[in-house]
Amino acid sequence: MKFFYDKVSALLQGIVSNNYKITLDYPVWELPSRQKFGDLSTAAPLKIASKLGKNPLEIAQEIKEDLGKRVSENIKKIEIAKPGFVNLFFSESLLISELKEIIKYKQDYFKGNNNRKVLIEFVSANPTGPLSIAHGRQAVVGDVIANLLEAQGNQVKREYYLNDQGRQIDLLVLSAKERIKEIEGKECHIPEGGYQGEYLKDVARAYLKEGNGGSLYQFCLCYIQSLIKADLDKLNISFDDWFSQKKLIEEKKVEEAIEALKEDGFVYEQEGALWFSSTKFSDDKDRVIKKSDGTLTYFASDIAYHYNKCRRGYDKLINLWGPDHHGYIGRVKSALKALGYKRKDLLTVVIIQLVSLKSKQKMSKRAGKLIRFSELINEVGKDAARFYYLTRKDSSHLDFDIDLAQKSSFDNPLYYIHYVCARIESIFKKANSPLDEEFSKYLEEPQELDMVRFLLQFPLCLQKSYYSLEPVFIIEYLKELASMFHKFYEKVRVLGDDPKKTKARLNILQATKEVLYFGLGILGIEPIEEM
RNA sequence: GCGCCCGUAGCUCAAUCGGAUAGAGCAUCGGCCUUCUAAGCCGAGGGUUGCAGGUUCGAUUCCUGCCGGGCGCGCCA
Repeated sequence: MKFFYDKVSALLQGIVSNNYKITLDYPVWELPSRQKFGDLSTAAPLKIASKLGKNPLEIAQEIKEDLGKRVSENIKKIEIAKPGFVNLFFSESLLISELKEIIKYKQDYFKGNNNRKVLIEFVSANPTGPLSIAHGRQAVVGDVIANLLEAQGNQVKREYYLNDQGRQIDLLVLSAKERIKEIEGKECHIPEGGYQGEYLKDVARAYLKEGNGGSLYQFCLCYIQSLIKADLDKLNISFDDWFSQKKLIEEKKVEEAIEALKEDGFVYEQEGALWFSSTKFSDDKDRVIKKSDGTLTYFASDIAYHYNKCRRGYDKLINLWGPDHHGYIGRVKSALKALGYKRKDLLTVVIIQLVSLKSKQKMSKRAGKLIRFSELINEVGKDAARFYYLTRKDSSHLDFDIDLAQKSSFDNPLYYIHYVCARIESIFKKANSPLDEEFSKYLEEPQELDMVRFLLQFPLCLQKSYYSLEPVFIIEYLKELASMFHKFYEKVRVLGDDPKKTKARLNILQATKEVLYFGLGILGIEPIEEM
């Protein structure tokens, strides 16, 4: 679909007054609070004026006259505002004809036509234990970003990078071994830096019962991977692929990548170790890829992993990492450039900030242990967990308020949104009159047109989220939409005495429902038909 | 010491590549149910945007320097 504002924008872009290029500042989806400034606004006169040393109001006047001549049938009025804005107000017929498009095309109205092959890698928590609440946030944000990418028409693969080799795994297996000893009544010493968690006792017990003397390493890995999968399943998140680091190493992909770097002269030896000269790109210092004891670093396999992603033909890579990895971005990007993948926006790393829990009952304080992600889900449920994980920007620390998420009252924004679904469904159940094509002239209340305006801005919200990879904007939009709907509901009675007006208003409800359901669909949250 | 994130109403947060009167929700106070679900709506109070400069028509936003908070700076993964 070509979005409404794209169409209008295209309409206006043909208009260049005396070679002034007009850029459109508004609308954005926050518009209702600024509605007096019009449906579209531009500060172009100010910018042009400062360049040319002219009076901005005179330039605004020129633009107004030029626009007025060319798009009069779709524009109700054009205003000039100090110190040099031009504000356009759309005609009602333009707004309503677009509302009809939403009702006609339904969910397809919001879909984009990008077509990139995108690989999004997220969570990728070490398989040494169940997920933490911070991983939960990465999981939800990653899943929603993937939904957004898909809705914009891209081919998306969700991938989990499984660090199934290395010291952490060794420590895990050693710790499990000690737990087995413990169960067998022998002395038990969890190694320095090992894993103390209760779940390892479960692993040990399960191994003794069903392990049949097989590889403890294999058993631990499978067991814990299934724990992680179960946690993700509670959020309704699944991955297309679990990419094994071990396999990468066994298949000599790391050596291959190092060879490729060597060929181009980006590798050197010093003090018995092998270094990648990442400072030749945009890193602070060079990085070791093979240690002096001959083993490879984690970074080396990460180079190979990203090399592999590119060779699989993806033209866009997105990684979601925790804030402890931010220092890592430069070296991975450097490696990709060194390997010949120079496209500037090839790799985007989204840093997801940490999560803390807030609750009056001190459920998180149990003997200083970290609260497990699965406990959180059990407390608040899938939809509330998904919703609240998305209420802050990726780059902001999130304080998860468990009490609020559990509340079924009006200060819980998810309930506020769900209440819209319930009210709409309830009206449709009682209405039983079909939608009418010829409703345009029966929409005249300000609340009705406000609803239409706001609904038409939803694609802008989607685009904003899409380009910034910030799902929070959809949350904010839906909260605003809910607020507008409840106002509309109070002021304008849908099922009234005038059947023409009723039909017209049912059209608004229908379009609201399409927007709401599409938005919730992206967020992975179920609508509720009855409350 | 260096890098990243953050600092906005009593609390939790918004504020569109720099835009117009810095907005919501909670909490507080006051109104609205014989009518589509009051889990809602309407109204009031509440601000020197951490501090000090700079850039310009215009700064919460950009730059510099401080103050305060979080995280990271390995031949760990």
